[in-house]
Amino acid sequence: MPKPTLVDVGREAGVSAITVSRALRSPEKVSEALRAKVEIAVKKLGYVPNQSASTLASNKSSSIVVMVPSISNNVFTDVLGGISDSLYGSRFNMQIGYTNYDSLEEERILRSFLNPTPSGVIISGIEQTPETKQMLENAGVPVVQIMDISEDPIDKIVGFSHDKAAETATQHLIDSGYKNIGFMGAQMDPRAQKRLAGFKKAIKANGELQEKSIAVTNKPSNVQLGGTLFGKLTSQFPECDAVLCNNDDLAIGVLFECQRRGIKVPEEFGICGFNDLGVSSETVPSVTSVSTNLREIGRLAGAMVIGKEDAPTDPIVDLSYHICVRESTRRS
Amino acid sequence: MPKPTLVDVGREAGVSAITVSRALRSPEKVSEALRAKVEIAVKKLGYVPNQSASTLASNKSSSIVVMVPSISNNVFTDVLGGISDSLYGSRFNMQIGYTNYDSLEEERILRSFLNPTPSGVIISGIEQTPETKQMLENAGVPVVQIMDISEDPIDKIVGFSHDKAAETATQHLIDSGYKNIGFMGAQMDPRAQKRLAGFKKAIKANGELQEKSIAVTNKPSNVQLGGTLFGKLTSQFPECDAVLCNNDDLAIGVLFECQRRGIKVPEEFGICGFNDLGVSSETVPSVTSVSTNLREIGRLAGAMVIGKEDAPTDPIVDLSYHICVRESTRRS
DNA sequence: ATCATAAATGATTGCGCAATCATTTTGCAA
DNA sequence: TTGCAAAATGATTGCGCAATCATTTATGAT
Repeated sequence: MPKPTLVDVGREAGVSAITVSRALRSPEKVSEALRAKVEIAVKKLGYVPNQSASTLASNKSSSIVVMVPSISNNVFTDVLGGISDSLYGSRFNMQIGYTNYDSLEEERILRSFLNPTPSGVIISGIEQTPETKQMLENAGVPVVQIMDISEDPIDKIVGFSHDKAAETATQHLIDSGYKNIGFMGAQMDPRAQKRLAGFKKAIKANGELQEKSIAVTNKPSNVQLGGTLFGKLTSQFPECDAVLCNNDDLAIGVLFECQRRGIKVPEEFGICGFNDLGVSSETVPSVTSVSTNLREIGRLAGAMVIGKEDAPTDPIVDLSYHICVRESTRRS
Repeated sequence: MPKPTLVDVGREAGVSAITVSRALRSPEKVSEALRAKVEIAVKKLGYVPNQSASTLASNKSSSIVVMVPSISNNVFTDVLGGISDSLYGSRFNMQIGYTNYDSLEEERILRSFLNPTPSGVIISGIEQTPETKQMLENAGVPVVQIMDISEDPIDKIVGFSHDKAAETATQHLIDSGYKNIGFMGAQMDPRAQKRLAGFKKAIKANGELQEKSIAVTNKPSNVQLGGTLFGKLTSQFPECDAVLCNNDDLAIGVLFECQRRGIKVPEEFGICGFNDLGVSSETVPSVTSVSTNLREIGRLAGAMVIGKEDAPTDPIVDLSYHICVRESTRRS
């Protein structure tokens, strides 16, 4: 038996197809009695709307397109979780695109996701290609950039300043009495570059920046890599006594490497992570990190893109950050 | 300017719309010259196919529906990564549904995702409702169950036996000389229940099972909870000298809690995790875990559902597991 | 009762594409 | 050349729904 359509439901309920459509989409526009009849018919036939037909007829899909660089990065799973929370129970569904940290891939995917026009777009970062920005502006739907902050968003933006966050974190290490602070980064995407810039700024404000104090790689971030980069950093910069890590994965990897080498944290070496991914607070010693409200970024972006009543009215939302000071930098 | 359609491309290229459609969908059926003309016209107009129209006309979408319990569980992000790898570059895209560990929610979501019919379905576990199974059988497309194993899949299945894995892991703890072994579990979904069953079986085979050796909760698994459950377990079962954890998160939480309490691992307490999520190998001491090929499960499921040439021919694929013995259980 | 107005419901049409069947062109053996 | 199959291309139609406009029915003031 073929899947029932609106016509079938209409026949069952003794009304026209378009009336059924209305009863389902805007129940306030039909009479109570009709709605009840339609509801019964829908249940009886097991009717499920055909999204494609609806999208084609209205030229508007009920998808919220979400563009993120990667699925395996905990940072983005947190954000996606927030968006998912926000959309739950609404009539919108998420369509996720993975750009693999590649702007052209992003443009390509987005182009296909924009036909037909979705109900909204959430996109990571502010470094889209000019073509991508143009496409998004022309789409005529809410666009929320996330993870970063800008005075001049495509439409709306929720995030925080990565360079300021890193600058503050670096200053915290300086204030904690560390003298030779290094920076360690993996997956050096534009936001990671900004964190590095913030680090450099803080160091320069307090003395001289040494190139050897920086160890970065474009490989994906993970705990093991933290240990590896620690080895690289301490061999090129032996006097190093603290490190700001681009991500908590690395920070935790550094902690474990210190434990393996018998280096005392925080006495001999200070560690500060980034994003406060949940494990940092549990390690022994616990690891200082920059908490960045990832889930909240997702939640707000979701609310803003579908125009929830509790969404912020300002198109620019700076969620800021705060340094969770823990044992790994508590020297005294 | 409105988005170009096949008709527009056809006009530009001097051919009919249907010919353009063919040139794009099955280029081997049209002449070389035509294909080139169409390609130029497509580029010039920036034509992007309208998925909805295509789906409606052919009554078949190019989506692969993937049903997973949760996005925030690392286990599933690994699996999703594998599926994503497998589908990359193909004409298929992923449509992800989050069931929140609820069979009825799963049924509801799936019902809406099956209209129009997708190109295939990947679904976690084997505990679908009868209605869900019926729907999937009727869909007439490849269905791959993942994460578990069964003699009687809906269509195909890729996974491993959770009870055997847990049984083997428990036996490993026994063989390592631990005498009072506990079990610790969070997010007690059906597969977690099977792991618990495997634990019980191994314990009973070597002596008597004590109810107090089990500490479980339905809360989502995380590192902090590992510490909490360790507290619960050791207070109800003080002679406990080793634990099998339902998930690596918990195992790592236990390790940290032992460090906080000054309990020596593995001498005084043995720890075995599950799923080998990547951090276990890096901690000090490193944590023994049951490696479960999560990414490979996803990769194979993707290959099987779209019928890649490198997909296994057998509909039942048992990927098994292996115990990664590390320092946390290496007593001697 | 009458009429004006609003509310409720219906008929028609087209969204962009692919399935189906029809037609034209090409290739090539006799 | 002729003929005929195969390849290439085209015309028509309908997928299921919602936008638009048309019609019917209910409501309520006079």
